[in-house]
Amino acid sequence: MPQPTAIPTNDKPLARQWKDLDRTGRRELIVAVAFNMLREDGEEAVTMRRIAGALGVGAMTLYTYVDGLEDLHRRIIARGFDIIHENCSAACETDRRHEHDWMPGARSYVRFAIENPNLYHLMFATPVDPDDEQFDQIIHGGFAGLLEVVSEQLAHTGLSGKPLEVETRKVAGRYWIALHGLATLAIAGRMQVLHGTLDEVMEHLLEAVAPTRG
Amino acid sequence: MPQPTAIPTNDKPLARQWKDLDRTGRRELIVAVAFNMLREDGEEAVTMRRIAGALGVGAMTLYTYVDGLEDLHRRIIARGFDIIHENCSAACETDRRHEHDWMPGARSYVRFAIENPNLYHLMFATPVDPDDEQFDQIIHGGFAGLLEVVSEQLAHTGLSGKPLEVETRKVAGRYWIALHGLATLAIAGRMQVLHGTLDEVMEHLLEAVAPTRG
DNA sequence: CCACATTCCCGTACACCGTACGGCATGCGC
DNA sequence: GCGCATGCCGTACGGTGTACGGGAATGTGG
Repeated sequence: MPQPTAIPTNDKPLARQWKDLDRTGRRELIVAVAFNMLREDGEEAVTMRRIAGALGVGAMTLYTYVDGLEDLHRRIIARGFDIIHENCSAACETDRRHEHDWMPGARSYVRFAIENPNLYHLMFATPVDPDDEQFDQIIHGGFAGLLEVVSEQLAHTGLSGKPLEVETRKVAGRYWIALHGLATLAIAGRMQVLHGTLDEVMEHLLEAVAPTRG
Repeated sequence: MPQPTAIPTNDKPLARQWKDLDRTGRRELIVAVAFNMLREDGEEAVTMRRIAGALGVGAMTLYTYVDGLEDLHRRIIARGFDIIHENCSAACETDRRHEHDWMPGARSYVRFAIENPNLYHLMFATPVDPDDEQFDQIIHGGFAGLLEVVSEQLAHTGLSGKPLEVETRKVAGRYWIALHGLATLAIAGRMQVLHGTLDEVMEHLLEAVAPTRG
């Protein structure tokens, strides 16, 4: 598996294809380039000038399609939620088919975070501005989607009732809080303090946080 | 309680006292100013020029006492660990005296994070450079200290054996991972997705993660 | 008391950042 | 052919961290 997590890479033409794209196409190309820069070179490398340079375009041109750097960040975050949601859905699906085990889904989530630390950090550590309704919706939607996946997982493993029941949502919430804590610590390189491998710690954590295991 | 978390504020003289301080005293003053700027104005407000301005000193002077901005960040982080450690120790102490309840200690930890979001974020999201031995030691020491507090708490509440036993450390680890997940989500304003108040969510989380409750 | 060495301080400058402004070139309706 | 609208982006401004080197002050040997 050369590409561990399913993140689309469409790096063939890049600057070549700029000309024959319409407005939204160009915007998406900009976001895609910024997205890859973030994953590969870190957040502080995502620069208007660098993106423009990679696209063979003047820096100010980007402002025709995107409303500044913050807007670009929001779009990257939205894209990240789509991908992590897709990843986890797939992993949970295989969970369901095999045995009623939480580990594959959880492992997929944490793996995504570890393999895309800059993206994950941007997604979950960027504070929400309460006034920014659009951004709030992106975040809220992304989170709700993740919780949905966990809730469905809970329901399908027979550990809870219907996905929308209150108790199920609560369990899903704490399950995901725990995974998020583990993910952020792993990203920041703080896992060495805890004894044992990542898998061991994760297993021990899920034992406590998920109702029962099979 | 005007000052909710015990963070020292020594803002009386500031620039006045610069002159009659020795080398290490000046360095500590610089760190203290930067520390307060971080807490009050956010990370991107912590600027060499701004710190120097607040101290009535040229920007380049700071480099005589501190090895650049990253070094300053490290020193702030170290200070943050001292404070959070002290806070949680105190809270856990009162836990022990009253009843065997996890909540006060946990609440104190999360409250610290929520009231000092910029500081907490800097402390726990700054990635460790494996080559930087000094910084690694700061982080490692800070974490170990926190785990120690939790382990002692576990031992004193009679929920586990001696603090240093493997099982105790594992429980302390997962307890603290969960709290950290909760704290980071609360900081980033992502709690609205989960239904219920912070206290409810925290209680539900600790119920799962802490062995038993009294 | 003077001349020199050492230490501290910091003004200037450079490379980078996000982006406001305004001019240019192109295409389209008439 | 002309006038106008639109997309593109060069230039410039105010910010950042910090390398460099000069100046001031302080200590030190004669």
